[in-house]
Amino acid sequence: MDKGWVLTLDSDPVSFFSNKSTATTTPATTSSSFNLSFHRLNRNNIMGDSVRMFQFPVGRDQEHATAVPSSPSDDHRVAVDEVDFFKDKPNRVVVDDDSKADKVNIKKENSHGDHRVPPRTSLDDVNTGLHLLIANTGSDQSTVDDGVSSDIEDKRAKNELAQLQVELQRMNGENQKLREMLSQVTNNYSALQMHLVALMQQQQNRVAESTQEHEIVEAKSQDSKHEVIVPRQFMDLVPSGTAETDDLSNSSSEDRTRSGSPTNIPEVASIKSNGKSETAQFDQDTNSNCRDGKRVGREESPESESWGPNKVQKLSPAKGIDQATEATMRKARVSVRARSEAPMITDGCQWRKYGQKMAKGNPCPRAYYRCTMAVGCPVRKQVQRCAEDRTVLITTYEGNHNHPLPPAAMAMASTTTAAASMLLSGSMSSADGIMNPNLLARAILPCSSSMATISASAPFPTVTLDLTHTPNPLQFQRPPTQFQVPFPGQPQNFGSVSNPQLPQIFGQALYNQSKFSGLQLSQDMGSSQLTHQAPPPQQLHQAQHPSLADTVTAATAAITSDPNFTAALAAAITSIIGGAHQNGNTNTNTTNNSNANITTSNNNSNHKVGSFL
DNA sequence: CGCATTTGACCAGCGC
DNA sequence: GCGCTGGTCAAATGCG
Repeated sequence: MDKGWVLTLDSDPVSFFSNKSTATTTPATTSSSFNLSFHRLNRNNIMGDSVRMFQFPVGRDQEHATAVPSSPSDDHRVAVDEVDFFKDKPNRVVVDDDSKADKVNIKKENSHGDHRVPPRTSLDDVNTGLHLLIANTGSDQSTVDDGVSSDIEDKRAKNELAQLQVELQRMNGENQKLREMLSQVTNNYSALQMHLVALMQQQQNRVAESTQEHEIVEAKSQDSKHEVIVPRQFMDLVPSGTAETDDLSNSSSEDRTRSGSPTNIPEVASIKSNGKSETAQFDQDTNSNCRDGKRVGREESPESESWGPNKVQKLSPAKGIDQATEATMRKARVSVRARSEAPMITDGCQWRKYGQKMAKGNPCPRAYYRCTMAVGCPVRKQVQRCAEDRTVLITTYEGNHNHPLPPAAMAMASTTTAAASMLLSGSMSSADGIMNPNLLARAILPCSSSMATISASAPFPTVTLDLTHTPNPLQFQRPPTQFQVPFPGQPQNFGSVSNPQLPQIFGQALYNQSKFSGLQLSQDMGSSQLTHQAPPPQQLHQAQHPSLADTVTAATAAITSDPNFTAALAAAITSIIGGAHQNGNTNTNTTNNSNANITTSNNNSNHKVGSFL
């Protein structure tokens, strides 16, 4: 709620004040200003006005949100108790006067209701939300300060509540719109993908004269060079990567097909090159489980056991991932390098330290953590400081959460999951390394230009997001005590973000951007996130005037923050990558300016496959 | 007392 | 086969 208000307040201070001052005589300037002022009015009204007022606004707001012009009659109603409106004025006595003025404003706005809000596109709504969010605080305070009489307070509370409800409804509406858009996009994508596959298949048939329906990928790889020689490991991994959203049917190994079944060590054994180790791993885990079922975050075995039967995964994006998939997914790692004085970054998840080792060549010990948010969650992470630069904290994530995540953790989890999926998929299609990395990097951090390194070096393919690189250092200078997460060239929210924890930064960005889109306010975002990640107003300040590119990027990030979308995204990217693999095409159309250099390495030899700005 | 952390021991993979 | 290293286990310990 606060957000919403914040948003509204922020919208356009200037216009607001102007309205206020010129209340009666000055017509609202722009639609946007109108909008803002309107919201503000509502809010203010809340304070001084009776509930009835709000009833009206509510409906209106929604309509408003939907770009439905209001009828004059409505305007009329609004005019009714607008008195307290700007009660924010210091003098209580004066309230009436102010109220008059405010009333006038309200009337104006309402009366202008017809034109006050031109039909808006969803994007417009989004923008509005963003702005609103940002600017709010200052004005908000001013208004709030005044409440003197309990009566008025009560009314205010009611009004505010009503207002919030209105806002909530509006947000829901927007959210729904966006969801629809998303689903539509997804559908379109699917259609296109299918079409593409069909075309490719036809082409394959023509060229090779052999129809390999399923094997399109292989055919593709054959067409392109052998360079593709991909470690079996990765080949196997690929399915797993896609497994999150896609059917396992694609998997090369039959073993994988068995999804959802309880722990199956034999499945694990099916894993290729690493099969041995994995098998051993699982065996060990299993044994350990048998040994002590006490521990919470045990190994995969327990989880798998719990997963299979319980289908806990239903909540996780990796629904239906079988043990093998899990194992493979677990291999994929996402490493985040960021400057931090803190011993560990806070990513919204609960971690339990289960080990610490001195790594070779690094005086700093490496700490091992496992996710304890759910029993059997396979996600683990390693935290270690960079030997060269102790200020750099390297956090390596491994595995996918098998449980619902709090909003605060969603961003990082989504990031790691998507990265892992893409990495696995990308590894398979090494032929088009350039493209995959791009997709990967951009998908991971659509808004950032941080360094993204894909390392397929054994034993585990790893995506490294190097947030310590600062192409534009000036933009990201921060106190050493703070978590430094330079998102070079990051035009949007990141630029101003100073959250202490890196993961939160991810989340923050997504969160802010999501706000931008107005999606999460009502539904997706839990209160925890709201409180947890809500940045200081000043931090958001820079985001007040996002450019179009920023807007697009922000929207992308916001969408990405949606768990559902994450799954879709993973599938989409995986498919794209797979398709690219087949095509050898590069499919990069994201909006961000990325400085990320992407490197891939196989067999411990790194070679830069592509870079982009 | 329960939980989380610490820390030495154990295991497996890999290179020589 | 041996040693090194990474990763994990689990008893011991500390903390609230």
